[in-house]
Amino acid sequence: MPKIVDAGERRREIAEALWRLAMRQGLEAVSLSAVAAEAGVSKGRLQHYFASREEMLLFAAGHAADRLRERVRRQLAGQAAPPPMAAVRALLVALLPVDEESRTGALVNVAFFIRALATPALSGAFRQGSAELLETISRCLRDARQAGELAAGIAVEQEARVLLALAGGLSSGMLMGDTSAEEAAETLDYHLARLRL
Amino acid sequence: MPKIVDAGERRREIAEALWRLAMRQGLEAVSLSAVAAEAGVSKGRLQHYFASREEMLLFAAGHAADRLRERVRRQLAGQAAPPPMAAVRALLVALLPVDEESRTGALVNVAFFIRALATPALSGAFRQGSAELLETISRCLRDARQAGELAAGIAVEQEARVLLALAGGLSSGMLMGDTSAEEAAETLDYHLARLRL
DNA sequence: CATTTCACAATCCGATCGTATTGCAAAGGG
DNA sequence: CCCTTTGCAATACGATCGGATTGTGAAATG
Repeated sequence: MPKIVDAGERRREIAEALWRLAMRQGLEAVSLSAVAAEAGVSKGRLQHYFASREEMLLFAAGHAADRLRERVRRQLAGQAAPPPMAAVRALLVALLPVDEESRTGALVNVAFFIRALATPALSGAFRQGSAELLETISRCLRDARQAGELAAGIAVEQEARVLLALAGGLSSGMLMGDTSAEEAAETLDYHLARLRL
Repeated sequence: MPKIVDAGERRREIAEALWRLAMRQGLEAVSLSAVAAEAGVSKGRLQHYFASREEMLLFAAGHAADRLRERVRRQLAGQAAPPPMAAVRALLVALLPVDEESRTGALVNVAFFIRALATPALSGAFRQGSAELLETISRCLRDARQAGELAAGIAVEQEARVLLALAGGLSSGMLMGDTSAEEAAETLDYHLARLRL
């Protein structure tokens, strides 16, 4: 048998080149030749690892979702036994484009958003992702309630929706450049402070 | 002199056909021929009214922004002398994709978002739009404060940011289909209730 | 050492893209 | 009535697209 390469790794390399292109110029600019050039490989290689452009885009979106999940998990596992509201904050901050990696993730997310609206396979993944996030936020809020850190008027389910939407909206503002990371954190902390007793 | 037509009206017709295409298939699918077919006119007519595809896209984005501004204005002018917090609610609801027109607006907005990140002319318009909205929300909140409808812990500027981000996040959820109009209204009202005394 | 199989690279193909060019019908003003 | 100007339609053009096809070097098996 011939050369053995890690196909998953190669696909991921290609997907990340695709991200960089999508970030800079949008998904419209993601052609086979452009991705190949960005990755520094031949067009033939892309065709070897992906049956079509569509499959390549799908894989790139899935890979981005995996990375986001991993980032959230890392952020939550960061502190050993944090006060519950600190966990809520950490979780929400993980959703904001604060560094290079999360900015890439957020941009790729937005780039695929519209496409997802017309692509069942993608929209399912998006919906599942946000459902997972909503559940995680709810869980953290319930912990906070048990720890007595939550004000009386807070409804966990509703507040989780508010927080998820808030993080999404702040992300958009940050990507567009009309909100700095500091302002976003300030706004987030202002809101979180009002959840406490 | 020959036939006289309302050039602005023709451009708007074309822009709205472009929206319909962008909603269904994203901006990638917006080619001259596709827009011409959607509008039921010849490709030559598009070229007559727009110097390039780029200019056509720019005009379509601007036209969408105009419509949003007008919708917000209508919504605010709706009631003669509403209680200030009702004005805040009306304003935020105007940002949500609750009917066909606002859904179109929201979708077009998202479609142009990524493109705006790499297009100075567009990103300027986006930034100005959100600054205007932020100012309008702040003004409403100040009215509410003067009317004594606002709880003590509310900081007008910060809360305006929260509300704008919240509306943006809820819009995304509604577009993706994981939030119904009723759920979004519920979440919004839940949050607004916590702003009152 | 021959052979098979994988991992590409290179080239080709028809379709479609945005744009430029050309032609022409219709509608006032001279 | 002619002439100019506008509002398009039609077509031509080179570039680029996604995808198919073909060619080749390297490695493991027999």
